[in-house]
Amino acid sequence: MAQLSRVVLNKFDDSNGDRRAIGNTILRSLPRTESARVFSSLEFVRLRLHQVLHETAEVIKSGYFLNDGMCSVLTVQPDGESVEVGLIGKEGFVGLPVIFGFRTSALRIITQGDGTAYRMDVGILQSILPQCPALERQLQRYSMILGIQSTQLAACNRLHDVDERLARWLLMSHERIGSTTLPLTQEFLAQMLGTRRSTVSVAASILQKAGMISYTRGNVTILNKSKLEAAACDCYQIIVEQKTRWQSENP
Amino acid sequence: MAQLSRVVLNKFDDSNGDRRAIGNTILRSLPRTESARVFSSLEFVRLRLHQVLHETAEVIKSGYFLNDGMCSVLTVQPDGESVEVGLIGKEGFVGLPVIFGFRTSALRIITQGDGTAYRMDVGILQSILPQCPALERQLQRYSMILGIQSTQLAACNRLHDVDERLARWLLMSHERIGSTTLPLTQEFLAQMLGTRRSTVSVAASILQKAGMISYTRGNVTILNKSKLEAAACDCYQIIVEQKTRWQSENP
DNA sequence: GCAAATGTGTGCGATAAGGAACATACAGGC
DNA sequence: GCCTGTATGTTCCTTATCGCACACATTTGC
Repeated sequence: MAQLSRVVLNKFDDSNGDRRAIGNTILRSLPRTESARVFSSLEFVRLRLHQVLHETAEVIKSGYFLNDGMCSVLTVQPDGESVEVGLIGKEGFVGLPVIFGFRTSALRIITQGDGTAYRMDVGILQSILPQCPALERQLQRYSMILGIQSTQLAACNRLHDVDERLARWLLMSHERIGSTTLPLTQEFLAQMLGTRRSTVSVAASILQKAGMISYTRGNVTILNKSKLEAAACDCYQIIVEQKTRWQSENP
Repeated sequence: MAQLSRVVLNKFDDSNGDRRAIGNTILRSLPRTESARVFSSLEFVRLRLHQVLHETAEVIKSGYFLNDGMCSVLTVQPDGESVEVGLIGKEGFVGLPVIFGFRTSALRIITQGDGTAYRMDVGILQSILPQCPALERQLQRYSMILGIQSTQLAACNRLHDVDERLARWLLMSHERIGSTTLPLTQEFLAQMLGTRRSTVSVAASILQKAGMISYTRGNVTILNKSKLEAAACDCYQIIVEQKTRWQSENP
């Protein structure tokens, strides 16, 4: 792995001369036989807060191997209401429909916080996939894992109360962002949880009064992770376990 | 297609001598180059009401190309509560994790009403997939379509009222079953909708009093489809449209 | 510094659904 | 026919959330 990283670093000297490590686990897992071809088609990009990578019903132009930071996968209703149905971090890829030959995205993919990614043009991706079976397999498997995650989130969103779901959401975000301070507004959280802003406000004050989080304008800080885990529904634990179990379940 | 069917029929004379038509659209779409190999590995099976084809966390032994009837895809929580996150009919396949190299099912797949399917042993499926690229592609694409459907259902289950969801559910079932009479108990519907039986009872009486359905012990009959469509949330229409749009969106 | 936009806390009546209980209705076995 | 288990209709109280409103705080642009 160390050697792979070194190869990669050499390939990603950018114009400023600084070197970037590969964070994306799919890219890191590629065998040497494929990495050269793949890496030469990637472009390093910075992602800013709340950037829409893919929009519902729009044609997908690029795929993104996330390196740092995270994205939310949202189902958007005609009336504008939305619900989060997935979280993508550096273990994942944005643009899955493309690898199955679809052109448009059914979902909105939006960044949470700043981050970085390796972007690949869809045309190039489609042309190199047949020659990169390991990459293709990894992407397909990730597609299934993300699908499983979305069904668990679906059940959670249906069955559990807002404060439990809020705690779960903060933990899942924390896990992917790395930081204990998350750039979030209540309005935004309401869109993630599929509820009203005022409901989020109530749920957040419960967590705040219990000393689990502190809340300032547009920022949430996790103060006590273990208490927050106790307040979250079991879904948090289930999703964490599923992720590891499925990633290790090899052919 | 007519010719293909004839080939198929010859292969599926069963011991009783009666001939069966292929209803599964994935099987019907296969080119002649693959159909012989695939069909020779299939076994015709009858499915009975509420048969569990795959259970959460259990190893998948067989895949099922549904021919007739339908299945529900359920997320089951540790406490036994469940929510339906997908519907599979003759357009689909049961056993998707296998085609990506996973061994276990994260979800429960249960039949709704009696039906028939072509069953294939997992070992055989895995061994013939590399030689049947058209089949593999079809299954992969179906996996994505089912994933999209599940996200739409997730949003619906979060955002809409029980009576709207019940109407939607009945319509979606009707569409796949073909019959206007559906074998359903309220307890069962509650598990599908992720709610209580008494809540289903109330919602069902609303629809019944409005003349949309009639309800007897374990059976629901759709009396007025267009009124039921008006009572359902938009999700019904959205899912129907998505299905056709995505199936037609070719590489 | 001020105005405007944005984010947050809070309250309150209305409503959907939870959660539990009980009576009734029907079906199948005997 | 009768008994028993299962399915359903209904009621009542509680709770979570909606839907809306408004005040207040903070940031941003000018």
